[in-house]
Formats: sequence, C-alpha cells, structure tokens
Amino acid sequence: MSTNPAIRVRIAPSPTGPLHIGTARTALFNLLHARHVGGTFVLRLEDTDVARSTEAHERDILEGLHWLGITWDEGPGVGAGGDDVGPYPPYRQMQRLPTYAEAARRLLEADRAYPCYCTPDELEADRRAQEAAKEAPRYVGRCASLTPGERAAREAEGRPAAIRFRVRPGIVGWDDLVRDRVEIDTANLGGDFVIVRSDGTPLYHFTVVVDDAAMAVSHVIRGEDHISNTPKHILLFEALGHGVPVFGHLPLILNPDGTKMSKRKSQTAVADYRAQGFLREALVNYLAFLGWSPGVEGEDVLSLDELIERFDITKVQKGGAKFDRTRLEWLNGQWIRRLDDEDLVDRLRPFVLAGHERGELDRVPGDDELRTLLPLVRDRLPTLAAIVELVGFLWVDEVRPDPADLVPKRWDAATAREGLRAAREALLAHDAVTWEADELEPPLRALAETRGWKAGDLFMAIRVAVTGRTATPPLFDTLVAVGRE
RNA sequence: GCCCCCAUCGUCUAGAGGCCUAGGACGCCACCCUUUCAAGGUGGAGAUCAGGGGUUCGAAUCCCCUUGGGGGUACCA
Repeated sequence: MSTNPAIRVRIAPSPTGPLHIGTARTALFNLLHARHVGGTFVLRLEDTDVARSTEAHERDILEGLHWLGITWDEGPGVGAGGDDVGPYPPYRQMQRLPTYAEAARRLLEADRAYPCYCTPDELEADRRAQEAAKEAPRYVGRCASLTPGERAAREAEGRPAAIRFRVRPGIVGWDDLVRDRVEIDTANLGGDFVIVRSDGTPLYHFTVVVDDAAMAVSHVIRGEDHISNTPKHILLFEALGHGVPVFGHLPLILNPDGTKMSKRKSQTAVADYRAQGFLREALVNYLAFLGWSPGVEGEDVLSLDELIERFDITKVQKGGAKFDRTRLEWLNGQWIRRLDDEDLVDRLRPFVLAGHERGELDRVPGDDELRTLLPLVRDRLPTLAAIVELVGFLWVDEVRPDPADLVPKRWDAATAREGLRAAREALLAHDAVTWEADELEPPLRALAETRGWKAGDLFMAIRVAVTGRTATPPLFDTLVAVGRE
C-alpha cells in the first residue's frame, strides 16, 4: 500500500481509567482508516486532568492497545522513562504546557480571548438564575468587556483569572465523514468558554485543538459524543490561524438498554475481556463490526489485515450499536479454532496457571500435555479461560462427583454401582486392553449389551465418576487423558 | 428546558429510487451427526423497513412533520 503523508489521524486517550472498550474501538477505527489510506497514526496522552490521571491507567491503556495489535506510528514511549517517537514531541499533554501557554498568549494578544475573574460563587449564582428563568445555562459575559483599568483593579485584589475564548456569533458547520453536513449555531454553545483554568492549567477543548494543530492532524475520528463540541474546536482552529481538520463522528457503543456504554451497566475494561480469555483477534473483529461492515456475505470473520484492506470510513453506520457479548463469544470461538497448535498452547498456558493460582487446580500441565489435549478441547472452548472448567478435572487430585449425577436417568443407585464395578473390571482387571481410546470402547459396549444397558447410560455413569461432570469431551479420549492409574 | 445526532428481524448489519416477495450473521427452534457437551451440516420462525404526509411512473432508499431513542449542555475528558 502506498503511503500518504497528508493523512494523519490520532487517538487521544485520557489516563483517568483503564482502557475502555469505546476507546479501543475509536482507536481501531482510526488505525483502520490510517492503514487503509497509508496515513500516519498518532497516539497522544491527554493527562491534564491531574487529579484523576494515574500512571497505572496509562500503562493499562498503552499495553491494552498493544495487546490488541493497535500500534501507533508516533507517540509517547512506553513507561515513564520511555522516549517519544515522532516529529512532534512530546506526546503527553502535561509536558506540552508551554505550548498551550504560548497559544493562550497569542489568543489574549489578539483579543480572541480574555481573562475572566468571575468566582465560582458568581458563576453558580448565574446558573441558578438562568435555571429559575428557564433559560439555557451560558456565561453571562461579565468579564468580556472589562477595561484595562478594571482588569488591573481585579489583579490588584489578587483575584485569579481564568481565560475565556470569545465565541463569535454565527453558524459553524462541517462536512462530517460519517454524517454529511452538520451545522450548529454558536448561540447554543453556552457563551464564551474557559480554555485555561484560573490555576493556569489548560482545558480539554483548548489542548485538543492546539495539539491537533501542532501535530498536523488531518482527520479527527472520534465518538459521536463530541459532535456538540466540534463547533468550539472549529472556532479555536480558526482563531489559532490553523486549517480545520476533517471530522468523522463514530456512532456510540451502547449498553443493552440503549444508553451510552458505561462501567455501571456493561463490562467496559479491555483488560477484563482479556482476563476472561477473549482473543485479541476476536475483540478487534467484533469491535470493527460495531458500526461498520464490509457489506459482503460470508465475510464475518476477518483479521486485522483483512479489516484494513476493506475498511471505508464513509460506510460507517450513523446509529449507535448495542454491545452483544454473545456474538463476541461466537467470534472468539471462531478465532480459537483458527489458531495453530503452538499458538493455542501459548495462549492457554496463562489461564491454566491462573486456575492453579486460584487453587482450582492441584497441578499444572506441561506444554506437551496441553498440546495432546487440543483436539479434545478446541471445538469446546468459548473462551481460553474455559479450559479450567472444561478439563480441569485432569489436574485435580480428587474428583468429587455429585451423587445425583452419578445415576443416569434410567438407572437406580444399585445399577449405577454395579455398572461402575463391572466397567472397572472390564477395563482394569485384565491386561486385555491397552489404554487407548479405540481399545477402551469395545469391551464397554459389549458389557452394556450383555447386561441389557443402554451404552449411553453406562458411559454417563463412568463419565461422572471419573470427571465429576456430565459434560466433557468424548469419554474414551477423556479416559486416556486421565490415565489408567 | 435548550441544542445536536439517530431510527431495517431480539442483536450486529446489507441496502446509494426499479435487482427487495427486504439479503447475511449472532441468537432462537427443529432435524442430521452423536456416549455427554461442543463443533459442523441442513431447514425454519423472525422486520407491514418507527408512524404519517409528500416528491416520483416507481420509495427501505429523496423531502417535511410526528413519535421514539441517544448524545451534549463544566474552571471533566
């Protein structure tokens, strides 16, 4: 694919929480678009909310994206001491403070912004008054036209000043990549908005524009929840004398009840899906199909490369998509079946180890043992973590079956006892059989026949006695795996 | 409240005015395979394209209204 230096997209996560499924989806769509057109994918950390940002979250986000295979061309180095990669460093906003200060100074100088000395109490009072009058909340403009003298007076009082951006009247519009023309009257923006806090730290709407301009971002692909913010950003780009990028607003991922996906109602942390044994391939595949599809029948299971090849940002759906875990699980199964043996063993290992650490397993199988089990488990694993539930009995010292399960429906307890005794004798008492699946079956079928039992009932009694479960991989393979002893 | 966005099977979607008696996938149901559970195969139920008006010879597709849903309304991001 040819490269296209004019196309630059970015993902700008805020390390105020673990990597969110929605952030991963936005990152993925940016990556798909960038890779499809040969553009550059930038990662920038928006850590100006110092109170809520943590290094642990930052690590979770960076590692999570890497795990998914969502890799960036430019961005911060991984880890606190890591070096930035790319021509527009730094890529952490807290290290870009001088850039924002300079941009704010220019805006102030051009009178596109002004210092605001309003106190929180004043602002709160304004808001209440507006609410009482059933008016939309907006900044009243108390400090918008202060004379130099008035400003000096306030400075002399030692009142801290925030910086507000002057919102010009008129309509701001743009041609959105996914929803065509959008136009918003700046009268609905809530008045002049704050771009720098009174403590001197810059706010999101400001930093995002300063950085996108500085980093030459050409396409801003983000969630639909930013549509109403876009006019503010466009105004800022213009005031800064910078060209306005192309915007594309993706539909939201929704909770089952149709509201914006949230931690409260859904599992949103990518790390949790990973810990439950979802494959990166499945997650990426699933996420890509939330709001987009290649529109070709039979193309349901696609790799990242295949997605990149087919992706078209203008074909993205406008309406939100509910997160359907069942479908994710189906895709996960599809991908598990596509993995080759070595790969599957590698990915299974951590989950077996985890089962051991939780005390559910008495011992940990080696890679060879795991590998021989693959034909038995591959088609039966909805997730990697399910390995413990599926065949954990193999690595447990003592199996304790539920007595109720031990007796097949058509049998009574005495028959079950007798059946198990006879089966044991048939298989263990003599050296007649070698311990291989093919060798085990005939004697047991013969036994069932002579006693007039249904083979299935006999098999079930044995299954439960040996594994403690009513659902297992095929019995004779299972017996072989358990071993003669 | 105000502003904005959206609307095709339960869910994800195909659909760019005639190819639509609306297609696929997940899920569901049945059957086949089968020692259980899966996987796989075959078939089925499931959407009067939110409703109503237009435009057009012709509308799921274009326009308007209504309804419904969602998002935003911070010195959060």
